[in-house]
Amino acid sequence: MPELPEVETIRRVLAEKITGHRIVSVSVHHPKPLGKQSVAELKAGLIHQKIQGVERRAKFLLVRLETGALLVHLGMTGQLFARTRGQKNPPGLPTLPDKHTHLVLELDRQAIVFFRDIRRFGRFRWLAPERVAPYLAHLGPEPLLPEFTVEGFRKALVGRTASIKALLLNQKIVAGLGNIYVDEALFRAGIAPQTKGGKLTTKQNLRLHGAIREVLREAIRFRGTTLSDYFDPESRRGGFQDRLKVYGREGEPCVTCGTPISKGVLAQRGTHWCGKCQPVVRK
DNA sequence: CTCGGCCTGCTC
DNA sequence: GAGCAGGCCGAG
Repeated sequence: MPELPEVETIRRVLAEKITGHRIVSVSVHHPKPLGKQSVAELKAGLIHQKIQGVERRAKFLLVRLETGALLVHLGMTGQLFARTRGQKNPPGLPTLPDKHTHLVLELDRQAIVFFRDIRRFGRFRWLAPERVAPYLAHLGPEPLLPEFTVEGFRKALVGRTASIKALLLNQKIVAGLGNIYVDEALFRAGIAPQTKGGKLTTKQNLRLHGAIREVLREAIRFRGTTLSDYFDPESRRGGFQDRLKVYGREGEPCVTCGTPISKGVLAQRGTHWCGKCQPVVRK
């Protein structure tokens, strides 16, 4: 569910609310998100630790501790909520903790953090200091940092026969895009999602690089996209859903040319595009 | 590189 | 009951 803009929004809100607090108690209600880590190891890593800050790498969140970090990935339906003890539950949202709440962190000064994940595709675990970098080493460049260059992007696509849609979902090529923002970036760049990665022209490559950065920046500015499950740690919805140009707009007129938006399946994911603004070119 | 699997809940 | 959903991983 959450892609880079949503995770970045969560990071900002969470950092503001929990930095400087100390973890007082840890309770795990479902061990699946821990993977191979034991509940005991998680608890030992977190307990009594003071939170130094919250960072993001691709769609991962890193809650930095005095020693090591709590790593969180939200998968499709993961949510993080920061509340104060006794805080009234926002209307329309479940009372926490509910049956989908898998981790509860009680902090000092009455703060509480809940990790909730209906489908349980998400994960959380404690990482020792020396394991943080290796854990994230498989990820490609951060699209909003200077390390994401046009030249590097071009090289990553050379000779690739998979569709550009599949390649943009690959976190090793560029880190942080998901199904929504891939479709939106390809629309903005005027490139059909079916295009083979290695077939992009120099010009398309440049446009796509720019479009990726632009759509992500804009989506962060609007605090992400809420289709159904996404809420920030203060239970607020995002605002970018009203600005999507192709995602979820099958059959509706293209904002540029009026042609009905197409939908198909590519890289096993629902894919949306404008057949006229994103012509399939072969070269 | 592509596919199936992991999960639950919602909409046909 | 089937199909679909914002992600990722491992198998072949």
